[in-house]
Amino acid sequence: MTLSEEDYIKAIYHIGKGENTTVSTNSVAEEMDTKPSSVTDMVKKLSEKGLVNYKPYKGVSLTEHGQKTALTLVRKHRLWEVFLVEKLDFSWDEVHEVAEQLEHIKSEKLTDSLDKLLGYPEVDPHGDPIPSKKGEFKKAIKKLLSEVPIGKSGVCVGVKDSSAPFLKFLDKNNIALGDAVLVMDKEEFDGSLHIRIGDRDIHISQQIASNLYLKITE
Amino acid sequence: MTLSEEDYIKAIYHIGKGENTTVSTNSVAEEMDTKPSSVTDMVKKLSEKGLVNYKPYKGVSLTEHGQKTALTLVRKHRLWEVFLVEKLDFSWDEVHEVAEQLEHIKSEKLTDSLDKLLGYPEVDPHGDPIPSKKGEFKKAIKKLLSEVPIGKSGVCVGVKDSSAPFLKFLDKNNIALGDAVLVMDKEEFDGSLHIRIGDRDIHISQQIASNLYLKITE
DNA sequence: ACAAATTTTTAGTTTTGTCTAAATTTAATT
DNA sequence: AATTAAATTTAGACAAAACTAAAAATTTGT
Repeated sequence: MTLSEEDYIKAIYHIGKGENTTVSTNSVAEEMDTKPSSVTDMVKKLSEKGLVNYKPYKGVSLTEHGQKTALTLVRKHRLWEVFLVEKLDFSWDEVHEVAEQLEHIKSEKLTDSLDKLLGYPEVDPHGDPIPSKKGEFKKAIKKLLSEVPIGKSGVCVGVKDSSAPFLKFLDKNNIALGDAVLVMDKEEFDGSLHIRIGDRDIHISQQIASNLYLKITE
Repeated sequence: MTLSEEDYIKAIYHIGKGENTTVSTNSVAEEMDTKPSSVTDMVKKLSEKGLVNYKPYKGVSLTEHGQKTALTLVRKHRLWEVFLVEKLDFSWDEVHEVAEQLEHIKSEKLTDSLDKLLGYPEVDPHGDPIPSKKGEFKKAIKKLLSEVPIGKSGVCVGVKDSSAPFLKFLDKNNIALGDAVLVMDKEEFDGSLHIRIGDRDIHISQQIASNLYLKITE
């Protein structure tokens, strides 16, 4: 597999979780499924291009330019995800792979027109915020369902575990992004929950609840 | 520049003008702005993969598999062009470069959903036909406007006379490449035409009509 | 049909991204 | 502080795609 500069930038951004932190070459290698020595080589090149700051043995961070590049990629990725779900009837667990390809298309006009077509969405189908053209972010206040106190409610906006089995479980149990959730009760000894979702009451294990993100509404 | 297998397939297809002809390595090199020796190398590889037929010194042609690949690329390219014009307000002459990138996105579901979203269009914004999912399509027919029968429509794709006065005339009368034209009526004695272009009806002299090329769409 | 011109391929080199294995630097432990 | 362990880089090699220049096959012109 041959990886692009953009793939490296993205990995560095994601490991730093959007903060402008310094990350290790090892962690980048692991994230990208490649070898640390390959990362070192590429990082040198990116450094020469002014996209990252790099001091041998001291890790990598994105320059301002690099951050802009990363945010543009995130913006494009999430806009395409919205497009696929809203306009092409993809389900929210099918979009990632395709968006991964589409995010590399180079055309500012395309991105901006897409944004307009979609009505300037603020979040993607997974509940993650979409950076504006200028790269501004509204940070969503997200909590794991397992950490939401009894009586509080919110909107299901994302998952921590995005593996196919977990996504399938949610689908089977009719739990989807955008669903309103009310935490009704909690079993102290096993952490399982009683929740109201849509018009039905269901029981959720601690394991499930700790992989579902809610945006608290009340 | 590093070219993909798909780029080679596409070039071979285009040089053969859609017919399954044998083309020279030299012509492929010229089309792709690369060197004949590079073409030889790649063509060998494509041959091993069963995408082209290749005999040294005898030229290349697409296998059935290669043709399918080429048609899928054409289909995707033209569907994306329609999308860009219809949904994102791109103009006629801005779409090619972006579609050139989008055509490489791999997802059958994406292509088919896009087709559906666009209402299963039969031609792209340049009046070129869009292959069906099975790879079937009618060949584009280019005719002088003066030779288009009453009732037929097409897309304005070129001029025979490219003199300044003629181009000025077109501009003044708001006739541009990419415009859809419907031939409504024809005066027998002077060959002048009544046409519908965009949302207006206009009268065109025989002289003008015999210098404008249309690609027949229906 | 034969020599000249053209086309196409082959051989050898370059570039780019990757890998393995060895060397080096940094971090951890006692 | 010295030794060991872990992380990171360097050095050397490989694979893929491309290029240059030389060799070989084909085509053309007489």
